[in-house]
Amino acid sequence: MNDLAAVTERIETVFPSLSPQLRQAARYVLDRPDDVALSSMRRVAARAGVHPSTMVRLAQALTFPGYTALREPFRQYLRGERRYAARARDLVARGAAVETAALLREVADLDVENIGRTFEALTADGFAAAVEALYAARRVHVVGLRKCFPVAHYFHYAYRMFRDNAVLVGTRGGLLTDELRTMSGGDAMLAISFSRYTRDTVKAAKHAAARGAVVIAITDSRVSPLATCATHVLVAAKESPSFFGSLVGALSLAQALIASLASRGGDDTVATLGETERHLDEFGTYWEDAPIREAQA
Amino acid sequence: MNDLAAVTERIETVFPSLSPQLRQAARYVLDRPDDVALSSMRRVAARAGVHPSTMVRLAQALTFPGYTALREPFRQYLRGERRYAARARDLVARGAAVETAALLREVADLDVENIGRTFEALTADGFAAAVEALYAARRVHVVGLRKCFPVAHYFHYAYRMFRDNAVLVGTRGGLLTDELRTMSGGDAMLAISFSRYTRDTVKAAKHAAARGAVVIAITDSRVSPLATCATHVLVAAKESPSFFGSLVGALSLAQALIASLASRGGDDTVATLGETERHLDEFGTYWEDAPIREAQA
DNA sequence: AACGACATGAAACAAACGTTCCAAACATAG
DNA sequence: CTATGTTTGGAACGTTTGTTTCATGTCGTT
Repeated sequence: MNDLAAVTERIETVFPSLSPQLRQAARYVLDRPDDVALSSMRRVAARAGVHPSTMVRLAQALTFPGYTALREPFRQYLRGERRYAARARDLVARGAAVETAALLREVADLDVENIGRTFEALTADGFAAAVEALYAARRVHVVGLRKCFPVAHYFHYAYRMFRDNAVLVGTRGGLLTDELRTMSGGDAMLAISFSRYTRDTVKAAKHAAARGAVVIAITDSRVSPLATCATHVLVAAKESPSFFGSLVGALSLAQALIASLASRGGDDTVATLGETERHLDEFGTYWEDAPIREAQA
Repeated sequence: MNDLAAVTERIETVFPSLSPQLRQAARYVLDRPDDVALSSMRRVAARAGVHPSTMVRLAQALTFPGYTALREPFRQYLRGERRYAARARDLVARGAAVETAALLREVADLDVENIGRTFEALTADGFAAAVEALYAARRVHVVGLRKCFPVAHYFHYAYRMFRDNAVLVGTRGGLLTDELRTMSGGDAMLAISFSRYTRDTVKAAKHAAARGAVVIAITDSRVSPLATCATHVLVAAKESPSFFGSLVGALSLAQALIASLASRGGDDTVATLGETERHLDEFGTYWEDAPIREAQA
């Protein structure tokens, strides 16, 4: 409960009981919170027209141990006020599971942050341009190997439910170059790769770019080897407590691409999706619940 | 024209001509601009995994006189950022992209909620028990078909990096029953399936349960056909604006399982991971950065 | 007028800061 | 192999930081 709102409220409460100098300091702090967050105490004091000591005294008057502590909430706020609060907080654990609970909390927090950061780094225009490129492409090649394969597979599978011009590269057991031989100008490639970039993915993307295809990259940095040869770059955050980067950001991006492509397609998409579903039903793909029977106690 | 955009652009331009350490520093700076603005250089350097001097060198490589000068635009950015739009940030869009922006916001919000709900529904004890079951198993069979395949593939791939007793079911082209014939008491199965449950996945899980194996299910409800035959049930939220449920919750769960299993394994895991990495390196799996070249004006 | 209580500013402090310099480690070319 | 030029980390530098200490100033009370 040490957020900015709590601090400003506390200042307002205490204000009447403050000395003139302290009031002047307090007033400035309320007035220019970003200055408090970003400048040194001495500078803030100077701008507030107050002696440095006064700032420390103000902090102590607010029951902070010192000015450094007072400033912290202001910095946290500027950091993005932790827009998305993870809700895995109330994981209660007994005995041996306390470590597990801590890990779970960390995973949840980081993945929430990953999604936040991923979509923050996005511009709607850039994303829309990537969607447009995919939509206009004659064929869409999807490349994602090793740990990025799940993302590639998801995209390909979902895409195939409403359009049939996608190719998932790298699953046929052959060399990538063989599968990419037919690429040309009107095509697009969605390439997915993260740090310790898989060589073949990068090579495939470079090949596609050389062939004149539009390359859309989902990667972890604007300066990744994949980004340098891509037309559209989508950066996904991948923070993780384990040895393996989190794929959640990348997957969420891929899902957004699919959602956007589907809505872009309009009624045709809806019709195709209906057909696909009916088709799967006919082949008995899905589980059917057993007939109703007495529920057991 | 010394704003953040200009600086990041400059970084991207110069990036190829930087040394490995400088690249790592540059990458972090691009990644976490708020951190640059709000933390001290030494802290930023530490978090970037780089020597303090390197940060100064990076600044100089960007033609700044020193790190202090490099940091200034980052601070200015954070000031201006907050003054105008509190939180709408970059997702403001012009013309045609305005719908896209709305969709992106929705996707981001829902996926954040998915993770929150997924981990909220978890008990640390239940999760720890599932981990224990996987850890103790003689062999681990992983089943996930269709849209759930990415999650299954992720788990199998990550698991294989530190243990070798996992089998990814359903990729060999044959019938599932063939692949599951050898299952028995000491085994475990991780089964993943969501509404419109794929018939084969459910059948596989039931088969495993009948054989006396421990079944861990990642599914969307405590009363899904998968849950009814599973020993441990992990429920994932899957809200999504599109026709396709979101896999983010399920994936995050799978990642948590991997993280937990890896830490459970202790030093052995660390050793195996090191070996695996070395092995992959030797085979030239990963992309190696191009040698440093002159940055273009 | 004299006192005590409090507010204020100056000066001094250690700690942390950004920065510089140097030597080892590394790679590259002859 | 040596010679040469980078790249890197360590140690020290002078500054600036937040903080503390103390002397001075101000006010209301008796």
